Amino acid sequence: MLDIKFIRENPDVVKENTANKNASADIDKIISLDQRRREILSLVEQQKFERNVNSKQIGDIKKAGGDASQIMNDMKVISESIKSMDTELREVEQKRDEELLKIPNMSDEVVPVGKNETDNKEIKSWGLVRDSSHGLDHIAIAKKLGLFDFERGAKVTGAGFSFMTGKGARLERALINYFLDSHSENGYSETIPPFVVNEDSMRSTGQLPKMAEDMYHAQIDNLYLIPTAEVPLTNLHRDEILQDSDLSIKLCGYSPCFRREAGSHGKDVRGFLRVHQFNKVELVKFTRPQDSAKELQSMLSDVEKLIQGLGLSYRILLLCSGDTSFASSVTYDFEVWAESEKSWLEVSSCSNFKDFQSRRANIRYRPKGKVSEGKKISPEFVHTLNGSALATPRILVALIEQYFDGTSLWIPEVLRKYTGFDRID
RNA sequence: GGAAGAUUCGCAUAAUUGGUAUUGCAGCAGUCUUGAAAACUGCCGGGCGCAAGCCUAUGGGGGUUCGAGUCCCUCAUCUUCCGCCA
Repeated sequence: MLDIKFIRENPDVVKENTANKNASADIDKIISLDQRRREILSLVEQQKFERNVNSKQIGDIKKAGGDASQIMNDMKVISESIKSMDTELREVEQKRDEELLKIPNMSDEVVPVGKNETDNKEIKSWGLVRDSSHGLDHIAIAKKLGLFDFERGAKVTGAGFSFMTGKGARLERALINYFLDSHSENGYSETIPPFVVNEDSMRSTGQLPKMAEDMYHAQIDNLYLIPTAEVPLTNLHRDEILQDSDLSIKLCGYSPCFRREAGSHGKDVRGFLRVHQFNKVELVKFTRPQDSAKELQSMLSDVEKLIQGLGLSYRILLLCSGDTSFASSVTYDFEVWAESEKSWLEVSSCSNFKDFQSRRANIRYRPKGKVSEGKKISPEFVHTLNGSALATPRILVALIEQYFDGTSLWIPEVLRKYTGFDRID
């Protein structure tokens, strides 16, 4: 959510940014609703002041044993008026916020303006982009080696769910351990969040109302299965005021992720390219505003080290305005090269949301600073960042295709202490 | 699932028959000091305002009332007990 004050003062900038992000929102409507809101607010506050003064007077009169019925009658009228104005105020606020939630975050100045993924800017690539020597894709290899069982996954649950079996399951667990251990070394605090969350949490990170169709929903308890650990991790500090000394907070968390992928049937559905349940380790940071740019860079290098450790070829993209998500100000994607698929697969997305999520989730901190002449320091919104580090399915696809030599799947060195074996055959 | 009790600032606490949220600790800024501690001064729930000041706030939502921490309804969470299940 953007600051209403900022919108009021820079309507044209907001309009242009909204268009560049392929979104639409009625900025003028918001401004006029906000103006109306402030008019009502000042009127109703005057009346409340009057009510408070008179109520106090009534108390004093009664305490002195006098008759206050005249004032009390007058007050009834004012109270009614306050009640109806409060109702109107709430209606106007609701309409304003409804529209306000449609405005995307302001793009960072480094973000190139563009329509879609073809306008993204490659800022780095590493490793060889080559074709596979064996010609088998990850599905064929996995079948041959018995790593996964897609058919029985479909029987037990449905399409898009699979069993990981034997050494395949072990490999999956090794990846997760490798990710988590690396993050702990880099100063992230390990967290295992709840895998289901309530409606408020989904709302504050922005999954609701827009993405309702894409989530699994347990109706009896009105709880949602998380599509990413970003949701519980960011909500961890919802409605809190943090201390300056607490920041930056760096969290890493493992969770399974559940996505209905409504409307995406027929697109990348083969094997592990697009599934309804997968494992991911997520990074989340809460920072002071002045630190967030630097923290995004360090997050990128934390993710990069993981991929390099696995020996996969990758590239880093700076997303253009049209491809950057609604809530993000600036996003970098990591893509790894899959030899048999002959394509780049997105394995991580690191974003700086600045104060967009924190305003919505009401996460603030108390800045350290000079207190001059008894003026208190107002809390400010923190900046939030998150990044996948990493999601396992597409890492597995690239890894299986690259490390298979025709008979054996060789395990990257960094994983061997977790798997306990050096190859699968 | 049922019963009883509880929820007030980061922590701890006070608030007559309903009369407008107290105090302590911690914290922050400053004075003093070579530096620190102590002591002292100011701030210390949130919002608006250049300011004076105003509004708001006692777990969430609603109600009664001129006025609600206090009375009523409802939901959430915690504690204890009972029941059920593993």
